[in-house]
Amino acid sequence: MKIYWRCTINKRRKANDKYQRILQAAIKVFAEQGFFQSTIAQIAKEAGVADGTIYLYFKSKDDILVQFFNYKTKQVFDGFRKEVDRADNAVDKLRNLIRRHLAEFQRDRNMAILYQSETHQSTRLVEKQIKEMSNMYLDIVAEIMEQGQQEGLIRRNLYLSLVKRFILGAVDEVINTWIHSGGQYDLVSMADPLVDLFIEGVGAGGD
Amino acid sequence: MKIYWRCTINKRRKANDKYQRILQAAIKVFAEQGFFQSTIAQIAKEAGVADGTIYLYFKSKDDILVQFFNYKTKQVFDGFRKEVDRADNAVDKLRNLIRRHLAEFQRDRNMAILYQSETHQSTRLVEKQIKEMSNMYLDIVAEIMEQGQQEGLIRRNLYLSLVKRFILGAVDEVINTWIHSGGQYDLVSMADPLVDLFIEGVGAGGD
Amino acid sequence: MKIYWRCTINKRRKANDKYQRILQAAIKVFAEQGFFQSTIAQIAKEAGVADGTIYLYFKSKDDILVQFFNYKTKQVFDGFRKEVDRADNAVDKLRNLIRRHLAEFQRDRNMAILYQSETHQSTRLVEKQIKEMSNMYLDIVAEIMEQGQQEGLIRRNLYLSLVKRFILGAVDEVINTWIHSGGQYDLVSMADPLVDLFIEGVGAGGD
Amino acid sequence: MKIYWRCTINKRRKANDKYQRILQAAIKVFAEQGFFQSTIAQIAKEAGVADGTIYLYFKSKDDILVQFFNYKTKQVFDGFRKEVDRADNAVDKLRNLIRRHLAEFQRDRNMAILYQSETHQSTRLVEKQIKEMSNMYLDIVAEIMEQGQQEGLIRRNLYLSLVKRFILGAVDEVINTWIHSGGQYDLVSMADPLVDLFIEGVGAGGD
DNA sequence: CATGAATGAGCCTTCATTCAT
DNA sequence: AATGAATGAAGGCTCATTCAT
Repeated sequence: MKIYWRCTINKRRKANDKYQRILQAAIKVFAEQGFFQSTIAQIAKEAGVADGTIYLYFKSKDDILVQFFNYKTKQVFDGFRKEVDRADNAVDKLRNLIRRHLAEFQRDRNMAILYQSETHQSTRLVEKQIKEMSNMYLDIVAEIMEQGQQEGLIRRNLYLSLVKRFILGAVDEVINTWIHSGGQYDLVSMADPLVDLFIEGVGAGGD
Repeated sequence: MKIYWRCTINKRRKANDKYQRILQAAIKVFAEQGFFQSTIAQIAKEAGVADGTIYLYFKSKDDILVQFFNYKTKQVFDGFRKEVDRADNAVDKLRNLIRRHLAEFQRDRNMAILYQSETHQSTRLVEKQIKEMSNMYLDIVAEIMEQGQQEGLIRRNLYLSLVKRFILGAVDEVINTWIHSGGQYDLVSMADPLVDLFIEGVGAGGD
Repeated sequence: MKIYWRCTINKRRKANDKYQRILQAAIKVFAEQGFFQSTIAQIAKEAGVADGTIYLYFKSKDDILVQFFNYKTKQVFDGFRKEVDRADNAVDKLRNLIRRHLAEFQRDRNMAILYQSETHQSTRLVEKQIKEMSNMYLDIVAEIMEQGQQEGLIRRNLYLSLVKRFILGAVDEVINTWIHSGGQYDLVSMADPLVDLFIEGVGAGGD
Repeated sequence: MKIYWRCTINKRRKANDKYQRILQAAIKVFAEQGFFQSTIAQIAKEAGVADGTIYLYFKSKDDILVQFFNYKTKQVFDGFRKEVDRADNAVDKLRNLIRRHLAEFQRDRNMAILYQSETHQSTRLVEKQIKEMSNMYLDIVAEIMEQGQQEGLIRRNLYLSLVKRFILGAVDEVINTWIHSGGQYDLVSMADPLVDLFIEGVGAGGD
């Protein structure tokens, strides 16, 4: 029994290992070459498995991308809310959100690359997932803004659905720039200046 | 002579027509299906020419994309500066830039789609072109900001290279959202609220 | 009338010119690149005419080769017999044949190249022509040999149909070597040593 | 272990089988249709495999030809020297060389056809290989001639570099004739008469 | 579970040939 | 007669996916 149990666990762990290895390998290859220019053979080689093995864990090449956004990226976005909840006022919440956002994307550069690619494609293989995550993010920002308005920290005459995208877009672009710079500087350090820009704007009015 | 001249002109016009037709068709197909999922056959069909005809005007499938960014998109970006020069103070210049940006992308939705895709890809077939246009845009914004600082319209304690991307990113995201919404609302109307956000921020400080 | 006549002549001369120009151009391109790797476009460019013009003078790409062997090469081979007839005894006739053979192939290296290629191809586009010329050559050699036997210059116990090919093959190979050497030395100077080998062999018996 | 070993061996044998089958099929198709007129589809059909399978064993269509000349034809030429070494005097060596040459080319008619084609092409895909084999052959003949001169069997006043080609050319032409006759008679039986011609020449001098 | 050889549909590209001007 | 733009059939090659081992 014990042996059997150990064996099962090992198999599961091993199986899980292989699943993770393939997923990580795929993400790496996708990030480096782009999804359509990546081949199953490359992924298999990177993961150290046979081509056919990939089809034991994923339905198709497309499915790898789907799984990635379903589990990995989703998890990251789920973490955002928790981080937001750890702050009290709207401004701190926004700061926490953006810090976490930049931190997570900095931590997994391949994810960052893939996310940026897929988000801006016209025909998305992961339409639904992207939309879901994107909406979750926008909802969080909207909530923060609304809370901020009640707190008197955020002005009231705002076109909220524009503000949401304004913030997401700015953060995205900062990430995008970081990616194309080769990821050499500290992305998280951009958080505070960014939040400052969001809150104060570039105008001289508040000085 | 006159006949010969007319003939030459007609031929050129015709050749130019076909070049434009293929280019437009390609852009449409690329925008709809994505570059890698588009086939030469689809483009040819859309343009109403034979497959081989495409290779009389373009070296390869890749070349179509390159030509598009070299001539069409470049032209659009070149127009930005002229629009900026038509305004005096920094805020109006920014407003003009963003209005024109949104207007042009609204006018040619396929260009907008392609631009968004290619800008956010990790491996860009048009790396150089994108970078050039992007830099031109960022430079314009930077100039506007600096002018604004001298005019007293823009506050001085700014991390300029962040501000540039903050603005571009926000505009991009607004366009991106418009694209994925199906392009049903008026994109240009976003310009003024956007500029307001850039200048004033979302904070209640200035009220 | 006069004008018309001149015009016709000019046209014919001009037409003939163009025919010849295309033919020469084709032979050059074929010789340089090989028949199947040559394109009509290359030939047209080399001849200084439009692609379509070629089809006013030749039915097809294949036809160019056929015409070449029908008229140009045939003419060369027809000249062989005349040269042979200018000698009396068999050995001199053989010498004349080989000299002329080498001289003609040296004079038109492209023809030499094409002839060597087509002669040794399994599927010949010019099967009939090659066979005809080849047979004419072999017949001449056979006649010379028979005459030589009657003259007592050639020994009688010979397998004639082998001897014919033995001689043709040796000459061909000498030409082939000359071609691949870049045609830098004098091919005709090989004639006398060759005839000597044919007559005397390499054996020490006759010394 | 044993099973694994057997399995490996079987796999290798199978893989080797397929490699050989494709190579043979290709050679056959090339011989029948000529290299440039042969298609991968034809070769695949002849070999009984899918088109794509060919690319598991060969880099490209060209590569098939290269491999053929690198391994198959080379092996044949390597065998020549051994055969030569089995004879003592120069004449017997020459006889052995030519017998073996004719025998090998008779045994693999497709190789014979391909070799003749490629040897006489102006632009050779297998330039290097052909030259190497050709030179080896010529060197052997030269050695034999020199040995013969020392033995007193071959006369001394010879233009050796011409003699080499004279012999190779004659043999080649005999093979070429055999090929175009449909390969219906015994090629090897030509060896003795040929050697006789080389040694004695056609002249009546020795009688 | 794992393998990787085999498959074959599909794509980009070339180029001989045609035909309107 | 001459042009050369246009055609579209055909071929080399790739690669996602399958399946026998």
